[in-house]
Order: sequence, then C-alpha cells, then structure tokens
Amino acid sequence: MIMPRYGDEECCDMRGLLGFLILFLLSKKPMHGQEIADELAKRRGDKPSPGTIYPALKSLKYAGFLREEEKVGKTITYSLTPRGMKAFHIAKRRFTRTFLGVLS
Amino acid sequence: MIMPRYGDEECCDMRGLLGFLILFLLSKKPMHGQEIADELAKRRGDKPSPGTIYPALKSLKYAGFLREEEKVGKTITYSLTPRGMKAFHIAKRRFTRTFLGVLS
DNA sequence: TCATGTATATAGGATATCCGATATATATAA
DNA sequence: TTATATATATCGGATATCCTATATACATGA
Repeated sequence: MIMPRYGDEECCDMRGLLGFLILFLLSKKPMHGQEIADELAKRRGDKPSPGTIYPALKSLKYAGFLREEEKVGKTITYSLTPRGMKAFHIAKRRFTRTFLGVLS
Repeated sequence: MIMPRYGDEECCDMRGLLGFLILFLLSKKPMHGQEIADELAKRRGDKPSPGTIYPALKSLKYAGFLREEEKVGKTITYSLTPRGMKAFHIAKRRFTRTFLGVLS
C-alpha cells in the first residue's frame, strides 16, 4: 500500500506537458530559455527550475524539433524547425480532441 | 547520456492528466470504470488498461474526490463528491490559464 | 580587477504515472 | 453446469518527468 496519488485540494500536477508547452510558446515566436521559464511561471503559477527547462530544451533540440536561432553571450534564442511545427500540430490535434469540452 | 525524451513525431505523451480527465468526465455525469475507459479511448486514441484505470479510481476515491453511487453486479458507478467538484474546478482554472491560446 | 547579475549546463536521483500480467466476481446463454 | 463476456482488483515494476545541487560562462558596473 503506497497510494496517496492525489493531495489535499489538488487533483493532479499535469506533468508530461512541458515539452508540449515549450513547442507551443516557440510556435508563437522565438524565445530563449529564461523567457520560456518566465512565461511558464505566469501560466502555471510556478517557474520551472534551470534543471527542468534546459534538459527539456536539449531533448527537443536533439529530437530535431527546434534549433538555436541566435546566440548572444550566453543567451540562446530557439525557434521551431519545420519538423517541430509538425510535431506541435500533431500534438495539438490530439490535445484538442482529448480535452474537448473541458474549456467551457 | 540517456536522453531521447521525445520520439519520432510525438512531442510528449501527456501524462499526468488521467486524474484530471476522470474528474472532468464525472463532472458531466456519473460513470463506471469501463465507460470512462471507453470515453478516454475515443478522446486520446488509446484505451487505458484495467491496471491503469482502476488504481486511478481508487486513488481518487481515497482522496475523497468521488464515491460509489451505485453497484450492480460488478459494475460500480462513480460520481463526484462536493470535494471532487471543488478539486476539479481548481484544476480546471489552472488548466485554462496554462493552456490559454493553445486551442486556437 | 572584482563583484554581481544573468543565462545556460548537467549529473544524479526522487517521485509520479502508468502498464502488463494475473486474478476474482457477476451475469448470461448454451 | 459449462462457457463466455464483462467489470473490477492489485502487485510489481518499467519508464518518464522533473527537481536539487552545482558548475560554468558572459556582461556590466563599481
């Protein structure tokens, strides 16, 4: 018996969507890591730590979904590749169908 | 180096939302396990296995978010408790803000 | 030059989520 | 009664996700 999967008032922590959210943000406009983290902080309520955001970016880059568009100092601006756009659209379609009706 | 977090065309598997989806479905109407699994199959594309759906229901019940409304044979119909509704609305608000703009 | 602030990098691991395999219980039909 | 279909139950573990801690690099201002 391990159990407690859901806490006091919260029903779930909505993991598994970080990559999707990053692709979504980059589909709007190129951004760098901290910009993305700040935007996620506004949306979710908590800011992903460096140890969260950079490995995610690395994996997405490794998958060919995004590329470094510009690098000024340590600041790396990322943008979606065509492959990344395609992946985003596939995921978005699935997302839309899955959560149809949730947003009243 | 372990890496590959994202596969070929897929950007993420959207875990962490099973509990949220179950609360959402039950907020519409009382359902039993298989009904929920079938509805999720239609939405997500793949049907959660018994080993997925029943432990999830158990945890949600344990958290006080749902209760057995009726039991006919082995078929247990679940419905949200007031506490479950509250948890769902909190989660929904967060969900809405997080994914604002994703559904074009 | 030194201090400070900002941005990125990564190893290692804690935790959560989910699935495969298996078992049990009930109803129905042959 | 036997066979079949349906629904639920649970263990154990594979895997994914994310965070803590730590380190590095660059720019700027004192």
